[in-house]
Amino acid sequence: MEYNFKEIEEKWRRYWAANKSFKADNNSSKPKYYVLDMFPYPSGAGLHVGHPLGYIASDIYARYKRLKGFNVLHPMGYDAFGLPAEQYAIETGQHPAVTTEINIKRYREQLDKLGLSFDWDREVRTCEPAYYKWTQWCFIQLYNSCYCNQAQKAISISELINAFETTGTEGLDMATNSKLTFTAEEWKNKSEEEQQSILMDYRLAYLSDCMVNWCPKLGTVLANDEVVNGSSVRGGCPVERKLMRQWSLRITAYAERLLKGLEHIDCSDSLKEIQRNWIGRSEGAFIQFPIQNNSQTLDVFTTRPDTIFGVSFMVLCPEHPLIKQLTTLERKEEVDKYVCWAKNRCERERMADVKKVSGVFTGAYAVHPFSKEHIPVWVADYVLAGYGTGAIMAVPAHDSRDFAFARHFNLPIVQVIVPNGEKHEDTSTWEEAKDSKDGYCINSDFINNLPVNKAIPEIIAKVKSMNIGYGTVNYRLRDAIFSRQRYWGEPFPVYFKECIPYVLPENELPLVLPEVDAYLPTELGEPPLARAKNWTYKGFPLDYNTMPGFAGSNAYYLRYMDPHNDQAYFSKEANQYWRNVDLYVGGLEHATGHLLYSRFWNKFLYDIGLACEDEPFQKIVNQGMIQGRSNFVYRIIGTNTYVSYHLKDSYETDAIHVDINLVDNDVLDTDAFRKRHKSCEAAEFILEDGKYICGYEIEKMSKSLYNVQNPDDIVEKYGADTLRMYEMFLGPIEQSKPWDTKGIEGVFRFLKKFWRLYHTAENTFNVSEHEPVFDEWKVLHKTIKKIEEDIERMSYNTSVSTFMICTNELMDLKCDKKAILEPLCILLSPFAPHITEELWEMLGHTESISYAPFPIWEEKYLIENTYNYPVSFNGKMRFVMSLPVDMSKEEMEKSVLSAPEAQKWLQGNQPKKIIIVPKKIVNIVV
RNA sequence: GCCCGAGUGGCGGAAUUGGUAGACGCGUCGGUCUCAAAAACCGAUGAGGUAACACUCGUGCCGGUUCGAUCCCGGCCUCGGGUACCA
Repeated sequence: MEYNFKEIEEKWRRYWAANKSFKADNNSSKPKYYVLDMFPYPSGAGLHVGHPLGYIASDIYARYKRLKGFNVLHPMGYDAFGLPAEQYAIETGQHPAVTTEINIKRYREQLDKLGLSFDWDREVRTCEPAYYKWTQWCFIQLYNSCYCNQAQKAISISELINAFETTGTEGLDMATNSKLTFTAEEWKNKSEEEQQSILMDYRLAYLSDCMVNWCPKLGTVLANDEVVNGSSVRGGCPVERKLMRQWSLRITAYAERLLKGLEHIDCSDSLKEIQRNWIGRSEGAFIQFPIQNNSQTLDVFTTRPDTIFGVSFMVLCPEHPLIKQLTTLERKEEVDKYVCWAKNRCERERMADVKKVSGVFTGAYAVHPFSKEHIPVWVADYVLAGYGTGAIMAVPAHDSRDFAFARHFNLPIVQVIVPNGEKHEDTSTWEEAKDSKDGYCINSDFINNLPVNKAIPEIIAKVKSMNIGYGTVNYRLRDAIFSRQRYWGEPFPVYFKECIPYVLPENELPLVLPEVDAYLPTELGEPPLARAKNWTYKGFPLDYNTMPGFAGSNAYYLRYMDPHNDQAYFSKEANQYWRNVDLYVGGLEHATGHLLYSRFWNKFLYDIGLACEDEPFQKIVNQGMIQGRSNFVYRIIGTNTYVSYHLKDSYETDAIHVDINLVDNDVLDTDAFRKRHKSCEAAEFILEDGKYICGYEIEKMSKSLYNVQNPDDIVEKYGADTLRMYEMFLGPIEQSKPWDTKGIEGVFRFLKKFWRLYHTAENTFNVSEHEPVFDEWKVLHKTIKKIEEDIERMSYNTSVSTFMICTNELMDLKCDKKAILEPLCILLSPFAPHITEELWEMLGHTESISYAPFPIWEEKYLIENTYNYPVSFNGKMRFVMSLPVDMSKEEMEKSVLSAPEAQKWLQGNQPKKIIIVPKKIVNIVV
């Protein structure tokens, strides 16, 4: 029988499904191993060849761990809420649930064809009420919790109320956006409304008026990580700043833990770096500046308190609350005008002219806490409302933005730091600010001559003793805005009583997404849920917003542990057994969104005693992107004539994407091209050598670029085992690479060859019981060792080579011994599960190969008696000499020097030095 | 601009991190089998050089450390990713 991959793969797909071969049990004496893929959003385009890269890699690991005797949890599900289905619903009126269902079905068909060993009984879909019940439940827990900075963990809001009732705000250190202080008495005298509004500023899920990224075209608010360069990540629609009342999650409370936790995660430096930058920790000082003729103070955050004597002006952001109070009468009109202009600029506009300096003087002066000098207070949009205190002390000599501002408005520039190795200079000659982390202070009163690193603590101590400041840490990380003005998401389990929000009792969950007559905002501009009939709880209106796309993915890995539990998110026992994800495979594009949110969500569940591990993922691997290879045709402008690639420069042409299915090896099938589009029926071609050659470019793989390679086609032509091995053979999984099918034949040939190892020339199954010879044992054992090492470090491309080498060597040895071929079959099974199941059955086994024992390599077959030493002269390899491995250095030296080849290079000279590294190299210095 | 990562044959990549550069595969060329083709198998394949050896040069560029550098250090160039007035 020939290698008939179609029959074999179909047979084993059915077998695995019928026998639930990969069902993972929550009770097992085996050690656990949890392998997780980032679950996909089921888009209408289906899977392309890029998706399986990560799925195959993790599947190989999961299958390997099963062979190694682990109880492996390897689940899959769907991130099913999201914008595309809803946009489609708006266009067609089709309910997003229907579209989503169709897409999921297609995804499942495609995934099934790849031989992935998922436990499908644990499938979750974020859009199902039984699932999002727990997303809503978790929201309620967040709402009922606050964060204690002292304990560095979440505590119940009732504990906070307790504290308020006994001691007020005295001695509390909580994560909050409230600056209010009060005594227990004052607390008790507050109205319900006042109390609720204060508590809101402490909750981990809270409602507040905040500047949001508003996307008018999508009709919704977006989180920071959903906006890139002033446009939405999905759809590329423009985004503006807008003040809105929104739910947010207080992820900032966890900033320090999210940062520290990175040390314990096994992942790439780039992933850590991206997260570190996003969290953006900076140490500095909080300092209050008195204001002339005003009882208020101007609060600033600075990372360089040592430069405080160089302050020549203060700057407030346009949103700063003190602007109204501080602005003098004669400056009012101008300031109002500026503030109004600055606030109404959209994000894109602002980012476009970062270089342009703009600002306005308020007429007010702050008082320098040490020199008592009067410092003008300005308003400028280069100071951001969201960071620090929204106000800065400007030190133009040592900050490039302050410098540009000072130059533009002719403000004084005072040097206070002299960089090491430089001298005090006249600042009027400077062309830019002097960055000066290493230097000493001048013009700085009591810190003169101190180096920067000594001056900083000196100033912090001083302001602290004066009670006008303290050392502190600031983060760039913002709280996550959690409301979306969309339909296709989880409804908030929240109702409003006299405008005060209350969460639903837990036994009312899930709050099921209602039907609406259209998926559009109402005429009043309210979100789609406002269209739902009876969208109330006990007569009170329910929240019209829904949760964002990332809500459902925050803890899906925990739900997989116990996916059918309707009493709890997941049981304690299931969580105690599976603990957390051992290996998480997915794209690097989720580094700032999903990975940060889910780590935060998990830490919260850990704090409230639900999850038993602080970090959800032990090891994260980011697979690279598979890029598309687009083809182009060149149409002569204003005609219906297309000119071949190498001739196009003689004409004026437009490059047009052409469907890669019409192109083979960059040669266009012109007939097919004519048939494809009505407008191309009469197309004329200018050929070269009788062919139309297309141009190409490497781009993102996308439907719109006509460069999508579908895995189904490959499976149809070569089978899933070939596709699996080929995708791994392309190179290291973390690396991005363009998809190119040239080379796939080599892998297909290998599998055919592997099949032939177990068959005679006449294609009948043939495996002998004879005892293998030493060379055969040696080939097997060195292969086991190499494959095991490769899998452990996920270097699958080299594993594939190893299998090729092994097969070639066994072919040369004409090996047909069962003692060799049986373990080899197990070894290959994580990579090519179908063919190996078939051979395993032929070898006489009745159980699936998936749980066979991984072979163990033995040292005795790998021992080499001699080593082929490369002999170098002055570091240049000249000849190879075989010497016993146990030979002493002295003897080696003698043998090497007496070798005939050596004479030529010595030319009668005595060697100066001889370096011998056993089992590595011999180097002779002449 | 700032912060990461990467540059190796015609191509994908290997060399498990200081020790024989180019494994394995693709492609190309030549051969066997065949009436022919496909499939399969065998051989060659970094560049220069030679009849063939020999030899010389070669891991983005320049320099350094070392007996020895794709690997370590310093400077530059190119590409990919992150970020964007973060005080």
